[in-house]
Amino acid sequence: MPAKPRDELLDTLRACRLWRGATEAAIAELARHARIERFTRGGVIATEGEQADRFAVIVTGKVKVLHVAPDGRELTFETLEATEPVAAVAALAGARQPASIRAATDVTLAWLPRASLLELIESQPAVSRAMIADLARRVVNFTAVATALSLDVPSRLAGYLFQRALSQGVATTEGLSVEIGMSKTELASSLGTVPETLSRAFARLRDDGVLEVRGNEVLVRDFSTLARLGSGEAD
Amino acid sequence: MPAKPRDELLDTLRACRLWRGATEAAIAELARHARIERFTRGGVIATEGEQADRFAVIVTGKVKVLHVAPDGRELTFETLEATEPVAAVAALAGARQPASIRAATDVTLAWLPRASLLELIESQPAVSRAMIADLARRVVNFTAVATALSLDVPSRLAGYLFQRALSQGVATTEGLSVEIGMSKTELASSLGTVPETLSRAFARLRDDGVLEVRGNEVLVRDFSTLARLGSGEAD
DNA sequence: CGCTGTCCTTGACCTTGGTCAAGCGGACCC
DNA sequence: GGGTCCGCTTGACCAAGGTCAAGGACAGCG
Repeated sequence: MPAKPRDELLDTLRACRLWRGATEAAIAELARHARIERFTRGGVIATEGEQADRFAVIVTGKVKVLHVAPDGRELTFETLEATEPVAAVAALAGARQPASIRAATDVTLAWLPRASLLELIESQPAVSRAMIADLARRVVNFTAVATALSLDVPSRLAGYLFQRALSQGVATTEGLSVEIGMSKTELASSLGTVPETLSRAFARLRDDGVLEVRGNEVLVRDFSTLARLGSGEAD
Repeated sequence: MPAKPRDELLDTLRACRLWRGATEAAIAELARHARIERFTRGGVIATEGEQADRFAVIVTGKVKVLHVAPDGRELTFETLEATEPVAAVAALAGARQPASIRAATDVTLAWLPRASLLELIESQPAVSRAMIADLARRVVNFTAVATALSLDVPSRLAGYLFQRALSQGVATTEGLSVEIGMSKTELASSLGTVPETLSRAFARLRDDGVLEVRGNEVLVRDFSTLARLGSGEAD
């Protein structure tokens, strides 16, 4: 049984890491300016290049931040979940959207005007600190994305699986098991490639004895090789 | 005739955009913790992966921020000049260096401890604002770098020349003239490729009638095609 | 039950771009 | 003058990976 919409909105805003440390009054003030909008799976939330005069917080569902290349291929930068901010960086910078945003599932968003964010920064010093830390982390992350693109696809896959093994890996009687957290088609897009090539990369790692593939679960056979490939050393 | 070292340091710190709006006292406090270090061209200032417990401001010279791929190829993310902060993002995030940093010319740096930066944020609200704006801009920029890597080399070159034409282009009797601001080898690295491929990309654009190459100067013949290619539309 | 759609895999092909090697012009230096 | 770097260009080659087409596995559905 879901909470009343108003409470759900307040809970979501309270949980958003962007203004961790803000007072309850400031959160309530934010909520007063929020406008709820729903999207169905695949819906276009924002398009690369449009002016960012507002941003959103995810109330329910997931969204993807992606770049659509001229030939239609897609590169997914990140997938965001409930309580995470959407398009906030562009709003802060007063810039155009550097990437497109689409609903990865059915989604409920709380739109907030850019001005609310700026006011919050002015009035709440703690918010500035949280925001600086968050932004700095994102810059570091994007650098990592860019450097990963200089590796070949099997290495990028190894890197993903390695990170995933660290955070989600489960030791079983058969070895270290890792669930890839999305469909392989989506994973391909996150890694900046297409399903066919991803499939070959899996086959390559399997044939080299690094792992075993079982549907959406991977058994890691040779963890150190996975780590070595993933951190960019040649094979 | 150069200013006395102490004055030069203060002038540099005052001009750094990261803490625009800070009081003179705060700047002087920063200067007290600064440690000057000199590097000759090519010197290694920081290496990818090392802990970032300090950052620097460039007093004189230029530095390059780059990623060295396992096979030795280099991708230059950005070239920084006097008064610009170096490695500040990693220091803010408390992260490891996401990229390597090298002296592009002979360089004088003023190293500052990470703690000084954090104190500055605490004590000077204006600094927080400047820093948030700066970081947000960088996130947007890095997104652009990542999306550019999904284009082919001629398009990336067209994009660079288009931006450069907007900011530095000079109308002459022969047409719009653009100086490429670095050696072609360096440009190749900035575009994530090698000199041979860059040379072919120039040849391609020349043969298609888009531009004329004269050493380090380029005459733009077909500005709209340059813009179209550079913004990612297929040719 | 088969039909259809979706996701994944595999094989054949071809484009992009990196590598290697050679050559060329300019700058600097005996 | 003649080296000899160094930056740039060009040609020949090759590997990575994207495209296209075909087929398999599996779910949902009439």
